[in-house]
Amino acid sequence: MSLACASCPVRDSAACSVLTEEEREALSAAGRTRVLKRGEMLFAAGDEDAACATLVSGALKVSTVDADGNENILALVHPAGFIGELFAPFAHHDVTALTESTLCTFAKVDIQRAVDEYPALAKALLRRSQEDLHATRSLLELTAHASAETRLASVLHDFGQAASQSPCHPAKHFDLPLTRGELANMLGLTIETVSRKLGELEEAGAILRTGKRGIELVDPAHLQALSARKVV
Amino acid sequence: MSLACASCPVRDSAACSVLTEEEREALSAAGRTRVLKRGEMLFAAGDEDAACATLVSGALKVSTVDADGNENILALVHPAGFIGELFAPFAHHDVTALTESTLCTFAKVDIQRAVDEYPALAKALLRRSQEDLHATRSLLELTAHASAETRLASVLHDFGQAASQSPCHPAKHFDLPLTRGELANMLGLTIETVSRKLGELEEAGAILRTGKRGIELVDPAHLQALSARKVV
DNA sequence: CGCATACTTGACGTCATTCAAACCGTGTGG
DNA sequence: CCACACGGTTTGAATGACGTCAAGTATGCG
Repeated sequence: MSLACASCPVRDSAACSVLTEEEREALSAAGRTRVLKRGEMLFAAGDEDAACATLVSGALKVSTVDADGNENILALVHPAGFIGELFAPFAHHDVTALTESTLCTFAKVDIQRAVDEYPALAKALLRRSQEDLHATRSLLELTAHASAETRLASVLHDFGQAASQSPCHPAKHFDLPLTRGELANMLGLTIETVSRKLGELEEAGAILRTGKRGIELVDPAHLQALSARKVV
Repeated sequence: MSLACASCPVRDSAACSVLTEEEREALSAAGRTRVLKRGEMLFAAGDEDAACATLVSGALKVSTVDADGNENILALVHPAGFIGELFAPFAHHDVTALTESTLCTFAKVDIQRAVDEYPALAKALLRRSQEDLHATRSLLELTAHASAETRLASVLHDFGQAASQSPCHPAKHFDLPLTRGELANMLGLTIETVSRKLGELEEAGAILRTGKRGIELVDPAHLQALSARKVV
């Protein structure tokens, strides 16, 4: 299946948006769109021919499994995000779909060639990489020094922002893309702690849980206040 | 003071190593070397005109201070490392010298121009950025899921590697570039816990503390075994 | 010599984990 | 249609690892 850049929802925000029409067309000839169902992997740690990809819709997680077989979620990927370690001989992490996701995939060599051929693409990928770095450091700051309650409040606030169209106000209602277990894992907590703290946040009137995954932000300001609070 | 690329100790490993002699010379004309003493900052979070730099020798820390004034160390920078957020209008983090450090600094605009002019530089910076991302994710994995003992063992092991010339064997003896407080902060622990766990590692015969900062790796295999161990 | 700064050590408290059991929505088969 | 099993989730009680508070010990500098 060939790529349909013309109707691509992230055509103006993905890395390839910096290319000219012609360049984009040439690149798209090398790629193919792919749909992953929840739980399907784009590639696994250790894969030598790990693909590169731009996420068009859905959500992915980046994770490792440690020596004892425990998963370890390191990052989430949102639409327009780019996945791919261009300079590593093999993938360091697993990349898995959290929800049904459509991607625009490329063989690593094709992206490497494109980076050499289109300097603007290299610059765009550099920008994305620095944004990823910043996001990872924010999560690091959270897990290293914040209380369980703060970690949850912060992540809920972020999800609200991500689910919203407008950058200023978070969406009032959204579905968590993660199970409790995944949420706990990503924040360095346990399922039980996540469940309890969500209960407390609901108790306090900050949020409302609807069904398993639904979250309503009743008092975003309260969440934001908690996010800002350090661990005592 | 102008740059002395010819005798630069990281001339073959820093980002600028991908440039031709001529290009490098042109770039060096825009930069200047700078020496920071321990505690001096290259720039602070919020600075609009934050410099970019390649670290020539010494060590830096990347940190934030949260709403309550607590420092939060997010990363270390080793020689040949590159510092600079090319696409952010202002710096997100503080960058401070841990030891006396010499850097090769550039105005942000000059690096931006160089990135546009020399595609190889953009590619080199992309590579460094992805390496930084990987390092940050490793630290995230550590702080999110590992016990205090494992965090310390892992970081000691890493410091041993960094202090060594050969990539296969760690240095047997080195000085910590961080105070106990900085070490604790970076690992999401307290000074007391770090001190205690170091004591236990010494007790167990894995390391030997000499003076305040000196560390001798008596049993690197023991450290490595601990590093691999998950939090139960 | 004396103060400052960093580090170590101990006693105690707390927050998150662990272990265990119950709950709930969903799909399956009788 | 109901019984039942199963994955994800919630809730409770007890444990434990790390944090907090508070002394006490180097090490270095004026």
